[in-house]
Formats: sequence, structure tokens, C-alpha cells
Amino acid sequence: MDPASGFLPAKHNHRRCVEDALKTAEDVCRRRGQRLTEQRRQVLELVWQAHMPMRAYDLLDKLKKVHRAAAPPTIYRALDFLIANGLIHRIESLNAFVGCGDPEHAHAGQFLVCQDCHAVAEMADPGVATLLKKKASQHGFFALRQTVEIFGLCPACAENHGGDHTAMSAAAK
Amino acid sequence: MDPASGFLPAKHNHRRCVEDALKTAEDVCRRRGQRLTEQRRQVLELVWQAHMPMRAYDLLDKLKKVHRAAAPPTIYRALDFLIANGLIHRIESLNAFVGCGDPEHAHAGQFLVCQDCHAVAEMADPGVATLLKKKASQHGFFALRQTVEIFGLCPACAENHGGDHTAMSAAAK
DNA sequence: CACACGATGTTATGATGTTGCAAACGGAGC
DNA sequence: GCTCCGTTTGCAACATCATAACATCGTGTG
Repeated sequence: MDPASGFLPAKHNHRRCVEDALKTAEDVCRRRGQRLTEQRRQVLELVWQAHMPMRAYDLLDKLKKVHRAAAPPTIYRALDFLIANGLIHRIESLNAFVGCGDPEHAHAGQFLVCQDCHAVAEMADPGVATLLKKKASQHGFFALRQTVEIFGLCPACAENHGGDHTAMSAAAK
Repeated sequence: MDPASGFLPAKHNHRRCVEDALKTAEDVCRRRGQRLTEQRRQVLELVWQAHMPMRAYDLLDKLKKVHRAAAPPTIYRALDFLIANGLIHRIESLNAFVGCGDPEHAHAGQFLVCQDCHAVAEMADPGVATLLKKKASQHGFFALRQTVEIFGLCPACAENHGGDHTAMSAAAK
């Protein structure tokens, strides 16, 4: 199953899932005649390694460890490229980025963001995307791009907190 | 009809619609025992006057004209208050704020953002919100809050551009 | 009046993202 | 190999977005 869809078990083969993502990225770029340069590959790898939303400057700090000259434009250019090729998604509410499990097909993803552990899952439900497009068109609006971000509790965190997630998350601060 | 739902005709009674929004805000705050101070009222008025997404520093510049001492915290505090009371919404993709036409009821709004004229309409379709919550729960996710932002062309801009919005918007730059 | 608490003033700083231009790289054609 | 040319990267500065920390002020309440 697609590694980006749904929340992952605590112990999955993480090294493997990063490798798969990079392999897929290489395939996709080769087919499209796009250059997945070393820098871009490294940034993509950092995003996948974290397996949770990564912010630009966090990625920059990590990138600097293997590439001292890295600066903000370094990261943002790589992120722009990766987004343009559907290899990552941007989570607007977090100013953060996550890997996309299905870069081969353009799609409007819906993101489930856990407020507790910060894990993110992508739904990519075509029914949702279609409904939104349809609802928009009922308002005379021609939809081109969607951002859908749902905040709440992932299965593991909902489990841990039982019914009183409100009290718990307040206490957790 | 609710002034914030749907795109407005080019010539609506704008002064009236700002006044109504402020009146409603006063009612809501009074009932909740919240203080709609002069500063907060002014910021809310600025948001409604623009009738399109306003960024914090744009509001700050405008506020300075009637209140020289205004600084970033001035604006952000007012915006925090207004959001907390449902009087405005934040558009995450734009780092901008729009007035809410229905502050009386908590709701998950869906925003239609025109890429051309930057107008924004709020759908607040409960069916959409419910569907998203349900889809999320099918993934074991307990949804608490939603951000739905749809980019495209509003009725007026879609009309002007006919079929070739791509060429037009490229040329428009 | 005195107190408490929320609101505001003020300065500084942190966090996020972009522009502009020059240099280096890398593939296409010779 | 060499030139040409478009893409990618280096680099410095800047633009934008948001918050921290602490002092002061205002207002309602006992």
C-alpha cells in the first residue's frame, strides 16, 4: 500500500519507504525530462526521512550538515521544484511540507493532521475533490486548485486519550 | 442574504453591509460578555471595508492612519480576538483575513478564492463539512477543525476570460 | 478607593519567504 | 573536444509574517 496514505504503524520499514519514494521520484523525473539534482534529491530525502511535516528552515538546518553553503533560496528552490512535480505537498496551515506517495498522478489531496503527534496522512479521495469542485461551480466558481486540511487526532492519539482529548491536550501544554 | 456568502454584485450597498457586520459584531460580543473595543472594532471595519482578503500589515498601514501608535502586536491581537469570536476567518493559503457573515454560529467554512480579482466567498456548506469529518473518521481520524480553500475563477472573472483563462492570466502578469 | 484583570504601548526579535545578479553546470549540436 | 545556451546554484540583501517580554493604562468590582 502507498506509504503516504493513512497513518503508519509505529514500526514500519522506514528505510525502505524512503528508498521507494526516492526511486519513484527518479522514475517520474526521468520520464518527464526533469532533473532530480543531488540537492533536490537530498531535500526530498530529508522530507521523507522525517515522515512528518517539515518546515523550510528545519530542512535547511539539516541540509547544512551535508552542504554548508545551503541558504534559504537553496531550500525554497528545491521545494518549489518538488511541489511542481507533485513529489511533495505543502501544508498551508503549518507552513510545512510532506512527501507525496503518488507523484505520478496530479491530484487534490486532503490532509489529516494530528494535533498531538503531528503525523500527517493524505486521503486523496477523488469523491471529495469532485464534490468540492461541484459545490464551487454551484456558486458560479470555476475551481482550479484545492487546499483541504483537517486537524484532529490520529488513530493512535485518539486511542491514548480516550474520550477526554480536550482535557488531555490542554494538560499536555 | 448573508453578505459574506457568495460573490457580491459589483455595485452592492457596501456602506450598509459594513454597518450590518459591525452591528452584528456588537450584538455577538455583548451577548458573550466580550469587549469589542474601539481598536478591535476599527480592525474589523477595515477588514469589511476591503471586502477581500486583507493581510495583517496592510491592515496595520490603514490602522496607522487613525492611530499612529499602532504596531504589529496591535493588529495581531485584534485579529486573534476577532478570530476567536468567529467575526473573521483566516485564509491560510494567503496569510490573509476576511470577514465572516455568520459569527453567531461556529462553523467550518469553505472558501472560494478568485486567482484573478482576489475576491473571496464563503460556502459554509454543512454537507461538505460533514462529509470531510466522515471521510476522516473512515481513516480512524477524529476531526476537530477543517481548512478548505479552493482557488479558481469567480463568476465575473470566468465570464471575462471565456475559455482561455490560462492564456489570459499568463498575459495579465 | 484599592485591587485585579484584561487591554494596550513599546521595543526587540524570531520565523518565513523572495529578489536580483553572477557564476557554474550540463546537454545539444558541431 | 568545443561552443552555445538554458538551467541550476551561490550569495547577499531584503521583504513579509508573527510573537516575546515587560511596562503601563483602563475599567469594573468589592
